[in-house]
Amino acid sequence: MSRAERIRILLADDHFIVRSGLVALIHSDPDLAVVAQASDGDQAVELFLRHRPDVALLDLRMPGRSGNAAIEEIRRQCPDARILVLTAYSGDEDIHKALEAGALGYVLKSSTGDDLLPAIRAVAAGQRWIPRDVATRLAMRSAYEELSHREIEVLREIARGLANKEIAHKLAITEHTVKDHLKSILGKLHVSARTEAVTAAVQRGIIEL
Amino acid sequence: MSRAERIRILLADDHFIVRSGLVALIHSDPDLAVVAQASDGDQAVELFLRHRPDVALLDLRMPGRSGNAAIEEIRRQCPDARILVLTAYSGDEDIHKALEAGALGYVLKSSTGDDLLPAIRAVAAGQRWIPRDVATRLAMRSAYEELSHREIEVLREIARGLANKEIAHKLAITEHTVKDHLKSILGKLHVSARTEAVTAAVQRGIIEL
DNA sequence: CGCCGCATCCCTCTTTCGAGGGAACAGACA
DNA sequence: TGTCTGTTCCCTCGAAAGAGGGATGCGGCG
Repeated sequence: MSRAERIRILLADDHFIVRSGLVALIHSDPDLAVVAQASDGDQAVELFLRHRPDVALLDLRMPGRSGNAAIEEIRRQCPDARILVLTAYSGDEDIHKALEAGALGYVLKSSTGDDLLPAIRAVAAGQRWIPRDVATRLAMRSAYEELSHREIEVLREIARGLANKEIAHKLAITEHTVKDHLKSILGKLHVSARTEAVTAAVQRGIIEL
Repeated sequence: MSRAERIRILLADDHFIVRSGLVALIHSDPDLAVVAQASDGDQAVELFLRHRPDVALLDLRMPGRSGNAAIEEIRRQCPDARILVLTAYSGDEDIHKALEAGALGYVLKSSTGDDLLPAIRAVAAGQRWIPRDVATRLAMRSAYEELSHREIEVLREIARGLANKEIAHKLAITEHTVKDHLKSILGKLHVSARTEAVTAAVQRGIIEL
């Protein structure tokens, strides 16, 4: 990419209004140009591969294929892809997963142009861009152990209000095992009751309702 | 308001990007003009009273005074105020409260210009504007009894993971009473376990995490 | 005035939770 | 190879939850 050329941007957000705002904001800078817009994850992947933009600006919460799945797919097909995540804050889990999947930067939807435009330029240049407060929160996050797949599965059923016995039946394991998973969950999340485990997990973005 | 004059609009949303999108969208229609922008509830009230716009376009989720509180205050000081709520869907409780507080219309943030501009015109003309699917959901909602103030208070503590005994101590009532409230909560929400009560209440917007 | 909803209190009873142990086996990893 | 983690199973036991009753004041509303 030559310095003289404009930075070509792909937008992906399911809200038309947000896309409009981004277009207005980005076009206020003559060095930047929006070359494509997607309204869901699948479209984002497709348009990325077709246009090969310098930066992809992705929301994580989208219908169809989630933002994170889209990031993984794009990076799989195009390992050099430069992706900047733009989303409303909703727990650290999503952010962490997005960065793990290969996103280079992260900005909050509450950002103004003064925050967003430098982030776009930085990511277009291949640099990382993480706001300081987000970076520190992610560092703190590592204090919590990650839940295993099975534990998350159990937690999801707990959130739905099922008793241990019902969960046991549904997952085809004994009630004892369900209790053991619950013990692990409570320990890892540093909580003492199943209800608290659910709210803590929702707040951290581990499960959704 | 004369028909020949432009419809004067107040925007209130905490996301700069969303405000930009709305401005771009609204200015694409020569009959509409944004006369003021607020980024929180208090500012929305202040700017409404100063500019007396024909329509106020408010988000419900805002820092400081909530969108609903802002609606109430505006309607208290100016009963003719025409307010259109624009928000991401997050349970029916907020929508219901907003309409009760005096909002004339409601549109989802996922709307396109084709949905939003007619809504603005309708509300500016003093007409109600509720999408059909929202209206039917609100009608269904009445099948659920409303929780009393005390019950919501108890439910909030349950969500935080407190045991009945702890809740009793915190609210200065006996554990028996807590259980009685819980019984009412379970009955009204049509659920059978405290954990399920929490998730159901969160989904309906009765409590937040 | 009586009725109803709310909040408060009390009881018993069975089931479920959650903490405390121990143990087996598979796969990953050094 | 040994070790570690995840998953599964097992046990006991006290505390908590939830269903079932009944009862008292207090306020609003017809």
